[in-house]
Amino acid sequence: MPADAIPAPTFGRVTISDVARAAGVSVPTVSKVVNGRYGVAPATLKRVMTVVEELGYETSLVASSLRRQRTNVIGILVAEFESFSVELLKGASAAAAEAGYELLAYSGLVAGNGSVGWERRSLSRLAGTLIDGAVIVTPTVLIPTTSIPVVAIDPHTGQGGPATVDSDSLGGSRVATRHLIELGHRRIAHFRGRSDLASAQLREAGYRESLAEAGIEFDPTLVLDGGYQTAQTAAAALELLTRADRPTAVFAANDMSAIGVLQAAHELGLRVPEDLSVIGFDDIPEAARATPPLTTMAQPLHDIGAQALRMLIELLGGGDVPERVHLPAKLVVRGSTGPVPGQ
Amino acid sequence: MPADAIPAPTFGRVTISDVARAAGVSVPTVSKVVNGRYGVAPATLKRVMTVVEELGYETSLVASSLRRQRTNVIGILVAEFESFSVELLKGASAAAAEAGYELLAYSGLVAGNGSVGWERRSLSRLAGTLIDGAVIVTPTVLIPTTSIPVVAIDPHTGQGGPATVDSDSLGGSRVATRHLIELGHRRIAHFRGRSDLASAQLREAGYRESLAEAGIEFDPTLVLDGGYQTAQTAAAALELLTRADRPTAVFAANDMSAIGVLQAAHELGLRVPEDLSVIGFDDIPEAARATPPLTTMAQPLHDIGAQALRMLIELLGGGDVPERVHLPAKLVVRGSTGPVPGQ
DNA sequence: CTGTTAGCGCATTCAT
DNA sequence: ATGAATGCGCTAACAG
Repeated sequence: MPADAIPAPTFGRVTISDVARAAGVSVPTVSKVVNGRYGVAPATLKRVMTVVEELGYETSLVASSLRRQRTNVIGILVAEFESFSVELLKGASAAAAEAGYELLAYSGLVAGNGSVGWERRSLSRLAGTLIDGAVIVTPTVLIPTTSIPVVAIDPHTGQGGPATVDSDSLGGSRVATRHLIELGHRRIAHFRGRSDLASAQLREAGYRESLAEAGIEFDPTLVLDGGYQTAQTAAAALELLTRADRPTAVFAANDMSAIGVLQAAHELGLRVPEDLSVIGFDDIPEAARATPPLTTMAQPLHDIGAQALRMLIELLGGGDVPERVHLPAKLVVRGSTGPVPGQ
Repeated sequence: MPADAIPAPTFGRVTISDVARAAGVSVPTVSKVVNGRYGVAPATLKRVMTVVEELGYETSLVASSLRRQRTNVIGILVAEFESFSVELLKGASAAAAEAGYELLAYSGLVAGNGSVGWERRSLSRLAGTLIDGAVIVTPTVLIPTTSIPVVAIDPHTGQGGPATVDSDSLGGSRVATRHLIELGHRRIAHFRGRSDLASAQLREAGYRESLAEAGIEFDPTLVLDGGYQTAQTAAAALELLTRADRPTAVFAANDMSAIGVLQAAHELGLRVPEDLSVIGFDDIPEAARATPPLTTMAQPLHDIGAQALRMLIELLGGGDVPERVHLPAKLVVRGSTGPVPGQ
């Protein structure tokens, strides 16, 4: 470490004027150097570069974004960083790095109430200045026409709105239900997801279609709300599984719910899959780690994240993208499903 | 949808002046209303609020952060969103939500070369304005004294610098190596991690200590560089495992490396754990999904992320925090380790 | 109670 | 080739 290398800046962050002062030039000159604009004498250029190096100056994303139109930063807006959103993030990160974009994942404060509208708030706070475009994960309300391109992942129900990417919830849930039917189950319960998301409605529809296809009469008392959440599902499952006519199998709308069912079964002393088969949807990391490992419909979460990002980049370049992209879901059989008890 | 509800704003983002114009007041007045300051007539307040609602206005994070000193946003700086960083993120997110902070996870562009210095660049770009404090994940260079509080997770080697959180790499690697020794192994190889990270050096040290403790002579040809990466480790393992005197067990410095060893073994037709035992470190989600499921030293990644965030919040409040926090690592035995062949 | 003035850090005219 | 002036959206301090 050199003895007296760096003339300590005022204190705190090094700003462009610190550099200008130290190099004996004006602020605009430094700006030109840093941004590689023409019109700077070689000697000046070199001197400024040296000072920039010494002081460790980097342009403030905030300040420059306020002036410039593009920041080269893409935003991913989530309600919360949990298993699902974070898997998408990994895929998006790879795609962003490949395309030379920086990634800013943002989780705003969810308002006390039903957390509805977080996506609008987050988008408003970041759009127009900080980020060039946004990927929004499971938006629950209609995204208003915005100043920046937006791609949604697994969005709310309803048409219109931005381009979306998701997996084939309808087909996937048909396969999931059929898997249980093929194991001999006929009393199959379903835990619905969040009713404000299209995926939840499609998964229930697929469940009903597969039942119908197999000639199994639909029993409305076997369909309960799980809200895509472990705790809520566990509570409801406790009640369901103590009924005299309890089901022999459960199709949960996502893995978090399925894990809730597993918890309830464990609490009641029911063995899975001997006494009860359980299948989920998503294949988040927790699915493989559950006891027993969860059979589930795997969504290609990495690919979905990457695809959404690539579409956004296409939009940023002025290109066109398909309105709806559905990626296939795949059955992954693990240890939580088996033949009907007593067969 | 009401017919002619909203007077379309100029176009693009709705700014504070759009609101001011529509409400017939000055810009600062809107600012006061939005920020809940006193000194606004009830009638004006109501009118402004209505317009804000109609136009869907939200203050720009960028602009307000430039003026204000605190943004209520905490930054998490990572080189890339991958399994490790993303697990930390989940824990941090929970802690942030609990404390009422918003989270901004940022992955800048890694410079072409060795990606050294990304943390300094990211920090400079965000600090001072956008974020109140930062958690930096596996920084590889010394973080200069900055204007904002910083906590590092699993940092580079060397002293000084910000407060850090990590898990007990030394003790953990002792346990890992001992596990292999107890299974009867004596020829145990080690894949080192990135030499610029303290955790990698400690893991190698623990390995050597456990060997010494068991009276096993240290063989330098059994220690190779894996760089914490799957591909690099797989390539090196291919060579190692075709030697005549190949080891019967491998301790990889992290799970990504261990998975590389698994790949190489598979490619060579070696059965795990019958022909070769493999143990990793971290317990990222991929560990449980590997074939066979990977025995590993589990780091409490959620807790580490949450702990770092809580320490940062303490610092933001002007409090003191310990210089170094080590959380325990725990042996998780899965299917990739077994007794020595032929015992 | 409200509007005017100033300035956060930077990039962009336009002069010189 | 360089510097002075201007404004991005917003808020703090003051003036009216």
